[in-house]
Amino acid sequence: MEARQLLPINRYEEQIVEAVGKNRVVVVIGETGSGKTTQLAQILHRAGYTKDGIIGVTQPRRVAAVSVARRVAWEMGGPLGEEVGYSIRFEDRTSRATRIKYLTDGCLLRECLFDYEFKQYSVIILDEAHERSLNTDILLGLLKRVAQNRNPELKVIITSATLDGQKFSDYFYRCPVINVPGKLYPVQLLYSTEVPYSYLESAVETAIDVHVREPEGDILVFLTGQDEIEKALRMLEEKVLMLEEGSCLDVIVLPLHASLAPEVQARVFQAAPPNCRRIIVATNVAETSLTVDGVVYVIDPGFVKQRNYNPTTGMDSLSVVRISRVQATQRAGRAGRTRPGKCYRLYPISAYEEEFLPATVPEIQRSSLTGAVLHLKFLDLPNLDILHFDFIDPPLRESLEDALYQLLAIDAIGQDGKITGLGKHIAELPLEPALGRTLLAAEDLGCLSQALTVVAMLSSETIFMQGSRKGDDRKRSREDQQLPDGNKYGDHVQYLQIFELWKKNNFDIKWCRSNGLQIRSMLFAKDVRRQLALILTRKNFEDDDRATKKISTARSLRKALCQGFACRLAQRMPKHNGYHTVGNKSQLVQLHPATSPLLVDEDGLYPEWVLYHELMASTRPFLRHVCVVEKDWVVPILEKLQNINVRSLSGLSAHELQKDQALGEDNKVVLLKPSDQETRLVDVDAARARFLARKQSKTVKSSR
DNA sequence: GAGCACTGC
Repeated sequence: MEARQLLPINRYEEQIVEAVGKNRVVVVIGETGSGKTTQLAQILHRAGYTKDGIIGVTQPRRVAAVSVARRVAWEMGGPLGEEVGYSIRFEDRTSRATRIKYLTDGCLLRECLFDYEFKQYSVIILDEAHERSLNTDILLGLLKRVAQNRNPELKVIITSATLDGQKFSDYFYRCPVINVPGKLYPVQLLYSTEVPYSYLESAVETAIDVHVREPEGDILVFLTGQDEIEKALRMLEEKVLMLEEGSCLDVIVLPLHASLAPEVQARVFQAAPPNCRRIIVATNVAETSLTVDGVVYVIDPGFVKQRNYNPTTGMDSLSVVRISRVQATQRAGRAGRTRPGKCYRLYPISAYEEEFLPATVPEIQRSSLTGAVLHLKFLDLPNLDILHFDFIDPPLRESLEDALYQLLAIDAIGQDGKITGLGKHIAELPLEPALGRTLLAAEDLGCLSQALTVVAMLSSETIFMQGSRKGDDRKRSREDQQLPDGNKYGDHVQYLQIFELWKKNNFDIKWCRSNGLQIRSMLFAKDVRRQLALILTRKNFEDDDRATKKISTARSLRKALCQGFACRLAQRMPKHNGYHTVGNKSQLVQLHPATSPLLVDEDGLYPEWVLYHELMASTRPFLRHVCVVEKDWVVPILEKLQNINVRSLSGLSAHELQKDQALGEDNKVVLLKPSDQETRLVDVDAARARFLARKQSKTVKSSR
């Protein structure tokens, strides 16, 4: 009770209740520490909004939904799951008594498939809308329609942490905006005078400098990826050893990124021992998802690794790009949570003002929209024209067309643009449409059990621990050796075999550990599989134990995958280059473990001309640098490429590429992975030399 | 000589 009174938002209770009473949509801007996430729902609950419906509060992340629900249940003095509950994938802790429900935005989106007017809700609060997740953006569009036409009783509240409130207000016909001040301490911004030659080195030097000169308080360094973090850790440790003993505080250097094992991550949440300073080197997780306490100094090189989707090729790319001004502000704010702090920006203020984008490009403008479009089609909204749907930031037209095209290719929509029966079935599955289509095809082909396993494994992040990746026999660790390799049928069959083997070992966690498998990912895959099996068959498929080494199963599996990825195959088959004559789509199989597709022929080989077209298609608009996987056939392809500056990328990390003058703003790096064998960056020049040498020796031999 | 930021159904 006491805690509640202290929160800034409670001083605005009357104003909020009044605004919500008079308007269908209200925007609430509340900085960190304002209490909006825990208090808004309670305020409206007290104002009587839970009498004829429930209050739904969306969160972009599962952990947030759970922890906030727990907190609010405690504040309201009841057990979790009754008056206050939460709902996330795999876990629904709500009951008939629930009046306030915290849920992930993805969960609300899924609910609306079956209740597109949000009838059970009297209020929907879209929290953290400034993060602009794909799901939030779609919900914004849907809620705008619903609040306007269908359900005038529904109240919608959008909350945002930045001054982006005006944009949301404008979108909702200039609805009122309520500003709630936060509880952040001032953060002093310090800019570099020039762009550093290497932001990594500069970050390390700055960290040491701060450590030596500044009073106690932890240091948070933002870098772009695991690789960089590890490099920085090594450099930091070296430099720390060189410091004179007793001249300054002790120091602990810690990494923080999402693929770290949970127990390693946990170290970041333990406070530093007395007389000791922590230097935490983190990716973007520390910007939004995880809050590290005790940070007083932030070092911000101004870069982030961002995923981009290219609708003309259907390919994803990851690239290191400048952060936006909003992100820079967010990062700096991390220094002012416990007391006044400092943020060292490793770029000049002129760069910040002139070169940084004001806000991050929203996810909806850099992802595949296949799933989103199918979702909207499923709702069967009257007068819905996808190409003119009222998004707050409309995606590229190409991206929408790409989505429609792909849906057409997997028979999810018909020529008339309407969703088909198959499409409805696909939409009900919590998967990207290609994988959903694969499952339905597998059902027909009699390999559903196997496909369920493969799809579940594909939905999980990589199952291999760092450093123990499969495929490379030369350096496969001893424990690893027992793991199946897919019998040359590629990753999918390998995943299947590994899962089956795990099952034979009674899903033993220790078995995963001793085989170098990520326990988290394996358990997740098992959960996903169970869920999918329930949706598809209302049966638990765990007992189905068909032989998986049979070639026929492998064949039908690949056929099923083919059906699912037909879109991408078809899409990137130009009509008059002879490509179509190579075979119908069942002869080409997509074998990539992640979502980016690559093509493989019947023998699991990757035809040169396919790669050629891949590269041409993907690079035409913007690429000058290409990362390739080492394969002998790469070299002749590279030689054929024109207007592409292929150079050695071996051993260069992202930041080194970035500092290289040749890699300008419009350059992107694409990592191609044929996925059946080794995956790595390659020194193109060396590969070329090796290839030519081998070719020469071969011709010599054959001529003898 | 070896990776892939971060979410979510």
